[in-house]
Amino acid sequence: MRAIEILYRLITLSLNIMSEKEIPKTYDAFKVEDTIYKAWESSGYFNPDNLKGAKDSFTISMPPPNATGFLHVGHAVMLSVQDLVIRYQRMNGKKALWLPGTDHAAIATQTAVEKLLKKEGKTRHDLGREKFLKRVEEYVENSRDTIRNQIRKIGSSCDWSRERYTLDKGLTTAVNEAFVQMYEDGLIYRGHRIVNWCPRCHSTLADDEVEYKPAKEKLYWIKYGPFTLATARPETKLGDTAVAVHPDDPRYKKYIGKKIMIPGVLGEFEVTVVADKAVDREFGSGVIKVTPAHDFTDYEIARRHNISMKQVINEDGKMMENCGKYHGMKTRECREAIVKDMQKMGLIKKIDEDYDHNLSVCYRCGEVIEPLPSEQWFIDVNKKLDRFGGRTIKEESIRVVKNGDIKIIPERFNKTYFHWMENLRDWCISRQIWFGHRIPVWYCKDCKENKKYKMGFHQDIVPQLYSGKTITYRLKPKDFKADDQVAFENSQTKEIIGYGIIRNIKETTVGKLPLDNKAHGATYNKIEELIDAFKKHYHNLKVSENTKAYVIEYEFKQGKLTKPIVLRDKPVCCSQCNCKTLEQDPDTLDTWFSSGLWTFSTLGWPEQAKDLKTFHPTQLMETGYDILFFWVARMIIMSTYLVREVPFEKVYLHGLVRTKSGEKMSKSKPETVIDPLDVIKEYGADSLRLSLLIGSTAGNDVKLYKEKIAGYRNFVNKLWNISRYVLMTVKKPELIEKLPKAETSSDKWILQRLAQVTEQVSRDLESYNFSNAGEVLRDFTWNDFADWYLEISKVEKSKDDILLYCLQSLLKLWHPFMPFVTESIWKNLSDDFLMIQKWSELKSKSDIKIENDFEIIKQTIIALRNLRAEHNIEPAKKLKAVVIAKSKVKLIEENKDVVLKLARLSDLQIEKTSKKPAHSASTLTSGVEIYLPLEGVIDIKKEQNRLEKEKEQLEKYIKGFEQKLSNKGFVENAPKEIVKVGKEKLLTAKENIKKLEQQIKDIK
RNA sequence: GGGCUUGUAGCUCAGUUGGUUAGAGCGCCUCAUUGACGUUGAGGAGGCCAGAGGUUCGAAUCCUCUCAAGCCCACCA
Repeated sequence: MRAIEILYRLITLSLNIMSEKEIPKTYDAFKVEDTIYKAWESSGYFNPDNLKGAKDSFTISMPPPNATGFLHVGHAVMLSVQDLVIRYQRMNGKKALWLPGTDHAAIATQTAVEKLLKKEGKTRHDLGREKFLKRVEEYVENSRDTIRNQIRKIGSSCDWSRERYTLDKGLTTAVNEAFVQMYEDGLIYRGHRIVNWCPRCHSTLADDEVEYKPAKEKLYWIKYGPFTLATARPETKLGDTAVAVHPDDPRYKKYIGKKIMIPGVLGEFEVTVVADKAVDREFGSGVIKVTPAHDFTDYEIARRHNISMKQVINEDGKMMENCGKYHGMKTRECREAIVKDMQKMGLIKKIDEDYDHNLSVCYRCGEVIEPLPSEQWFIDVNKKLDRFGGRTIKEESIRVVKNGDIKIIPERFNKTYFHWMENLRDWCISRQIWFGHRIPVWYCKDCKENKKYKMGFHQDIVPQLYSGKTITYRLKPKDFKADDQVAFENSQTKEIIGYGIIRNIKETTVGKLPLDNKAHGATYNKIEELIDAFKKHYHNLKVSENTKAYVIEYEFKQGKLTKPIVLRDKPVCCSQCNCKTLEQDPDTLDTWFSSGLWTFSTLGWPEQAKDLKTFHPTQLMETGYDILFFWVARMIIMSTYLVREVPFEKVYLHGLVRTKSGEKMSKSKPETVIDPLDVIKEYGADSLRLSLLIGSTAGNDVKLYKEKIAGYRNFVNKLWNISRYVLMTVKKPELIEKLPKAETSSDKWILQRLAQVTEQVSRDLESYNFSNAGEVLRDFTWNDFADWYLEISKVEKSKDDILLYCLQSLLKLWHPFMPFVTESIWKNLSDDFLMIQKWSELKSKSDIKIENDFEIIKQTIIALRNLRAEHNIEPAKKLKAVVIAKSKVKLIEENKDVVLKLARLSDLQIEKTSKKPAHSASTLTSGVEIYLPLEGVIDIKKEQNRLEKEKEQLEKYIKGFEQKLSNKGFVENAPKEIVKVGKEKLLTAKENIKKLEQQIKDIK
């Protein structure tokens, strides 16, 4: 670490020395970026604990990339935006924490390792669970550094000392704790239900992990007892247990409730005819066959009518033993075979080819999903919870967004979010893969063998969870707030007599009785009632009057209250039979279950860690809109439930990165993919960041292509050269503490503009308008500062302080956008890091005169340049010009040298009143008349035409205004200011047209 | 089927709560250039703001409809 710093100082030093002689003409990002990053990292300033004087915290949880992944442009966007925000907040005096990490990405990683094994001719089952997991861990460990270093490449100023991994110990504890709390609250349950099953991944999938693909399928019309009905999946006929019709359909009323024998390929079977509104009378024949085990709608129908289910497809996607001769066939094969057999029996009436159908496929591997019944763990999204005052997790998640605790940017995604939440079904959280967080539940072997299923929908095994043991931590009074969980301790015996939830500190404390595993909580509205309940519950415990006083005393007089956390241990024996033959549930949890805890599990939850208090809730969640549901919604569910806090205050959703023609970049089309690392190598990280930040707005896709990146590379180089010029021109490169004094019109103007731009940029960054901030800054840097002020500084000279002041301000303002080049220039001004400099709070004065004055000079110069260009006068030729300046004589005189130089004049004659030189090209600007006497040189005809054209335009303009001003409605209704300005403009325009007319006359 | 977004210069996009003659960058054209920068400078051309209707004194901006491009959700056998 030290060595790096020394190396860095050396480079800095050499840069400093160079600045006195020569700074390279071109900025070479490749040469400096890694060194600068190492210096930042070893400075310790990525860690907010080292930011002295910082007060409020500002936290961003980095969405964890897959531990085995590679950096792609999607990451590049997220890292650029987040780094921009965190750097701005750090400079703005916040205790800025950007917490990095990686995700174990259960299915994706396991699949990757299985592919490797396949090359060796093995499956995971050959290795066994333990060995396989070891193999996966090795694989992860080997590739995790790749993504870590790639994150660094882009300049991410995240706190690596706090880096987390979803499978590390603390996070696993958090997952277990979350599971147990949810189970105890009745929020997590186990059920034998129909789920989305991927036969290739050999696992369940959540509803939103299923994708739909349009496909042309065959639709079979089959004879079904007295009915004819259509199906796309005739093989499921083997699992039919009912037939459903619409309750009001007169055609089938007589069958409702009857049991009917249906002829089939394996002989007759019995179905019940039920009436259900889910049936569409208009579609097909208005009759559907019901296969509860292999179709979601059918499952619901069966449940409503208490119909049993018959599973015929197994977890390999093959027909089961109960399918007779079809046993062992894949569903597709079976479909063909069964159709043939049915045709032979005359059961097929007709077949529609090209039936438009949506195939449900696995979002990971693309395999067709088989819905099938399975014993799985679910989160009950409709369970009313005491914690939420009777609301469900769904309702609570909607509430925190509705009431503004969480703000989604852009706002339109609220609608999508609400819609998704409102329609959320129970979330299946168990996965049949090995890699991931194993479900913290044990079953007793003995009890399991005696398990009994009721109706196929319930089961009655009692799972053994991690059992709880309460330990306590001391709390400081300021840490105590409403909704905290607290333990009540007898002040004399020091014994914990219970814990509860504080609802309102000041007056009434509502507590919830606890408890131990068995007792269920109740809610009390007064502290006295709570104490009484304690007394009742703990028969043997003497609750002294002290205890009561103690709690109340705490609120006002700093008593001693403690807050419990529960450490979980594996259960030792079965709670039913006391035997010790326990085995853990073989399944693992959905990746999104642990990701849902990310904002707080990474900060130490479930312990009452200091970081959790300091940095949670986080301020910003920045991620792509494509994972609003997968992830963002789940974090909101988990955090509101487990921590009773929103996980973040704002959600900024960025768009997808597309190619220039708007195509999605996809691995399957390598030519569309831009590799951020290649870009960094060729153009530098700063250029990449700018191309992703400027021109992209929240929720909208951003197009990335070489020309764009090259454009920003040019800009980075421009800034480098601006700095190079300033550093080489000034007597001594140094930081300027105080706002320098402005002498000339241009000085006043540039400082005024700088202040305006600073304000605008701060405003934009605060309100997440990053693109606009960048654009405003670029315009100022390139146009105002480089093209005007620097050029003027060559004429007016001795502007060291202002040049340096502007430069240092620019570097600060640009730093969050392009940290590398700004930091490397900064080294010429100071030994401190730019990264931790204080953000500029320059305020602009509302002084219109400053702007107007300089505007006149600017316009005069531009007008002279135009005259030259229009008459094809070569730029090298120095000209004499006459300016009739009226009231602005003094101003023009003061800036005479500037005008001479920038307009390439040999002489400028400044007159107060009209005394037009003959044979001149002329123009008007800002109340100043400009003449370029060019006897014999200018083309009279051309000049005449030009003036006529100008006149025409002006006439049109005046006409428009006159119309407007003669309109009664406008004069009466428009704001006075608008009317007043309009009148003034009309007047000047009229004056100008008179002058034009005169000029046209004169020129003849 | 439901919902959302987008449509402004050849291309990529700005355009705040409606208010002068609609802006920028790139590209194009003309010219310049050894003194910070050719990864540059000066100037120019180029737009019925997708279309139609409406509200208004006034619409790129608000409302309705139409057309086009795209996205998300749901899903019926």
